[in-house]
Amino acid sequence: MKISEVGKLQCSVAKTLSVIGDPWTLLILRTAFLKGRRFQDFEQSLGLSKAILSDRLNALVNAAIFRRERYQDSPPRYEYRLTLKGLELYPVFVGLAQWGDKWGWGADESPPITIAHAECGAVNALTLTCGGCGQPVKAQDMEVVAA
Amino acid sequence: MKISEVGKLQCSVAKTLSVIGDPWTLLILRTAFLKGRRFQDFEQSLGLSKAILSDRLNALVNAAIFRRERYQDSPPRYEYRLTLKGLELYPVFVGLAQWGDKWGWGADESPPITIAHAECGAVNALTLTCGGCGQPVKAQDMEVVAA
DNA sequence: CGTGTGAGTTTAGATTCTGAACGGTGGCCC
DNA sequence: GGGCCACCGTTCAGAATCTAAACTCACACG
Repeated sequence: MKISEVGKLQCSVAKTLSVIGDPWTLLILRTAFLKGRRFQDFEQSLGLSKAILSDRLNALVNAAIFRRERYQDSPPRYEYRLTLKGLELYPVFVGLAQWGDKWGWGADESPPITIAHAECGAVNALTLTCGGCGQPVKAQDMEVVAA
Repeated sequence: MKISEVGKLQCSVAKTLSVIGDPWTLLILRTAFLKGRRFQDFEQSLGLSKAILSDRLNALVNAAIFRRERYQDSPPRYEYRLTLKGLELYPVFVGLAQWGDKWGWGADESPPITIAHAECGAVNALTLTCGGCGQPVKAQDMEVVAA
């Protein structure tokens, strides 16, 4: 099977990855969550080639994860803004960021960024919890059930 | 910049993706969270080529996300088991799965799998919440702060 | 007119993926 | 013993993709 065909698998994770599974795509979304919006924002913060960036941005617009918003008329220029569908990928990024915070840095380095809850001010405090009982959850606590 | 060099970026998300950002790698981990352990489990559930599978499994062992565990002596055969470091990627998969549950299926289809909290039995109920105030959190509620 | 900005497109060479074939070790069964 | 199968890979050549650099286009500014 080709990587471009994984969307055919009967699996929600595979469906998601068929849309955003490309590494550059994931990094572009990261920049979007850090308020990047313009072609240049993505290009400079990631250092990827313009050809790939252009291709991935178009794909994300087609997938309705970004919408183009005009910010200048001549020449026409657009910003790439996350739609609701895009914003709902946020938990994925929190997951990637937290794992990187913990495992990705050497002893002499540390993450340059922190995320805070606007409402209560808590910093780097997001956890995956069970909506049923309110307890924090780990992989070992969960069971897979056929639907 | 080449995709293989994104680990140099000063960003936790990029650090994570430099280890597990490849789409097949992510899918292999998905299978691992669904209790897949052997070469064949991965090959059959994903349909990827043996060459890629072999390469990615080795990379994941080198990254200490999988450990090899011998289950047979002649010929020697190993299972690939998630380490603690690997298990801690669980929130990423929950994020991918939930987004796919919501956005990845047509009107005539639905996800074949459900996850349940062993302790309380709640089904598909995981949420990202703020450890400070206990409230569920969305992208719009969070602020990025330089460390 | 010359230079600069922002957002791409094109191109050609390097890299990676893919599918199919092959290999190695051993078990099972007649 | 001989034949077949299981499992876990490796090798290879052709196809697809990525990368960096050059180029384009539309306009603004001085």
